[in-house]
Amino acid sequence: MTGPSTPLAQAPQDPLIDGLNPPQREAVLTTEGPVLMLAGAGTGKTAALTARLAHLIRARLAWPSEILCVTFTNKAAREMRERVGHLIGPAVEGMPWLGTFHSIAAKMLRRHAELVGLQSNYTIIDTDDQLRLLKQLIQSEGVDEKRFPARQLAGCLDRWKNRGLNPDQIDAGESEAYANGKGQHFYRLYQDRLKALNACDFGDLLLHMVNILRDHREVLDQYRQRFKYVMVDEYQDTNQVQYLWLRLIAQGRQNICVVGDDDQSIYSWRGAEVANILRFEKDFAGAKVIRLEQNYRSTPQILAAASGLINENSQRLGKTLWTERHPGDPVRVIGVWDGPEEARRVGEEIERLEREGLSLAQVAILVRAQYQTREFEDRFIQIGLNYRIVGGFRFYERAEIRDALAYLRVIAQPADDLAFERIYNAPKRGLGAKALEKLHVLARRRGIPLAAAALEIADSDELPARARNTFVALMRDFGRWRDMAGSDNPADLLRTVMDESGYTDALQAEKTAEAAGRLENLAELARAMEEYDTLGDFLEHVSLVMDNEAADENEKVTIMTMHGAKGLEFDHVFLPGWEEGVFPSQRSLDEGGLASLEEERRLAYVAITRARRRCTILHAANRRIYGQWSSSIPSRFIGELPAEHVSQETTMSGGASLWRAQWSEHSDPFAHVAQTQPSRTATRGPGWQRAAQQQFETTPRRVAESTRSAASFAAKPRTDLTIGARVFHDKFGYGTIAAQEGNKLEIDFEQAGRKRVIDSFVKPAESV
DNA sequence: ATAACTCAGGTTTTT
DNA sequence: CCTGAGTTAT
Repeated sequence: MTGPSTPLAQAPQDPLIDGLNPPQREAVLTTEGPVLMLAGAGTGKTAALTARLAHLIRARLAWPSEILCVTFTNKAAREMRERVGHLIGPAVEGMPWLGTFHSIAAKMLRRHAELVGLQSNYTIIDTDDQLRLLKQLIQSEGVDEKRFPARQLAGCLDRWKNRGLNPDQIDAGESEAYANGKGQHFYRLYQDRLKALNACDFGDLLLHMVNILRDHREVLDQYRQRFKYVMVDEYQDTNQVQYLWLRLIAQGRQNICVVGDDDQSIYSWRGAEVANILRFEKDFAGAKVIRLEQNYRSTPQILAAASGLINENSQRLGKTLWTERHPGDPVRVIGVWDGPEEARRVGEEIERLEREGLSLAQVAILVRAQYQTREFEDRFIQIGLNYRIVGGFRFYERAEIRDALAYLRVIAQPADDLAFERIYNAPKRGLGAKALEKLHVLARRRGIPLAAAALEIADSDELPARARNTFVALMRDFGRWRDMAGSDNPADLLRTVMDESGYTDALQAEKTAEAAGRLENLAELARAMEEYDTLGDFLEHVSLVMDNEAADENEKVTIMTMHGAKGLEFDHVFLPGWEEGVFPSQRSLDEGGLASLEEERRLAYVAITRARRRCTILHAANRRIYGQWSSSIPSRFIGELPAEHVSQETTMSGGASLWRAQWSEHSDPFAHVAQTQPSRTATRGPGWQRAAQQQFETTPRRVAESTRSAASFAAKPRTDLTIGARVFHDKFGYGTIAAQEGNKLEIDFEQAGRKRVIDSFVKPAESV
């Protein structure tokens, strides 16, 4: 592949190749045959993948439309499109097959929907719809939803679909996973119901396509013919069904290039199988394995600490990362007394960085679980430090957005009962549960969708005349909107629907800040629709592609989970909560044993390698979890960091007894807790007890500072805050104190409603 | 049909 | 401890 006539010959001045190191270059130029790119953290894997894609197109080895390039997230797909665009210009526009597994599968499925009993305008339902549907099925089968929650069933279905299993492939043992062996039965029912609704869930997108490719040779050949090259990002995250799908397509030409890092596999709990990357060489004989090991991100100290840690894992393909950067600072490990002190300490460190002129956008706090973000949020509000919490609600998960989409879905696809159920009485039209019930009966008897039944019920003597008329009027509206959908653009259609349905009026009538926000969201939805030509285009985009990128990343500290941080990097990274039970997570350990521990360790590896310049790990000796105080010992991962690359800020001496002695004499932070909670460990799982029995290994050096933190426990009511006083809160705005209990206040906020807050978070309104 | 109540459950999350 | 869902009371 490196002869004079190949593109390598033109390399010297080639911006596409010049910036790459030798292994990256090899990955780019090895276009034929299977390639496994093992790319460690920060080794420029995206650069290599992007360059390879650009190279294929530029060297005329394939047209853009002949390359299948799959990512996991929309963000990754977008970034790749953008970067390829920089390299080869607008030709990237013609890359219809660059996208996520789901969006590409959905696109294929539209073309072959009839082969699995769907129409090409099928609806993609989300987990919310799925859950509602399952609840209906569970109820109609007379199964107690309390004992066998729909969530559990949804979990089973998800796992089965991830593994590529169809209903008839569920054996008795698997079937046991739900309602004493009814798992398979419900899987069948659910699939039948989806088909009747002309709908499928996320898992179906891939499963249907695998079934189609497996059962219809001509379809498979068509895709094998089309895709001259296949590329896959984050291959360690692929699940079974994604793997089957890829293998079916790629085994024709064998030109498949996958990129991944087994050490960064942190999603096995949602079906990802590291085994896929481990057996790649077996499935694709003669695969060339290329290791990217030069790290461009972190300092040697950070890299060494992370490498030492991940070395504790047994199941690895093995890589040795190296870097040419300056040594930098060792990883800092800081022991603190409790959670609040941890937040204070991190806040202080960040303020210092800020004073040194560092941008807050380059600082991140990465936590194991979402609940840990709260203590930082509380603290940062108090000291006025700008932060943003990534994760949580998405735009299209909000109620008003889902309502609007439900209207559009009924317009686009009258058989979509789930959407109909959502909006038949939103806004309130005086139709209640009994009206829906009658409608269901009629629909089932006639074998028609709810929307059709709503029309027919007019001719029956079911329901009061008023309800029947309401249904008819609603269906007349829908008829009109459906006509519009053909001619008008989707954005205008939405605005019309929201106005004519009375939805907008209902929100305006509320006159609350919240309602105003909802109206604003709807306006934004309409704006987002402007760029789509058809309603169908938009609906697919919304269910698969729309995410709410937090727009402003300026001068704010980022607080997010370690999972969420994969693929990102920051100059300074803070990793709080490194305690047994928190990280590694007790729950994870209880459920998955050693395999889970290794996954937690990979997560630790991912977390540390996010840092470019400095990484600070914290652990607290005491933490309150679910309202219970509990002492904790440092995470085993701290002990696994190579000592020569770590600086400890708490000294190891004295042990727990000394620490306890310091405390029990004066202000026991548990004193007020102990009254109501006689046994601190009583509700803890076995792991917690185990952890609690072990001795502290660290003792704080600065006892004075710890004292200050504990002092906050013994809260004294403030005298300047009395009931009826007008106050200001950084997060909730202005409000009036409604009740006071110790240092806790109940405040009626003008915008946010009634909240309970700690008095130190508010100040008298006149002082603002 | 809203408000007050009880009760379980409480990692990680994309699509 | 706190939140959300589901249920009951007004």
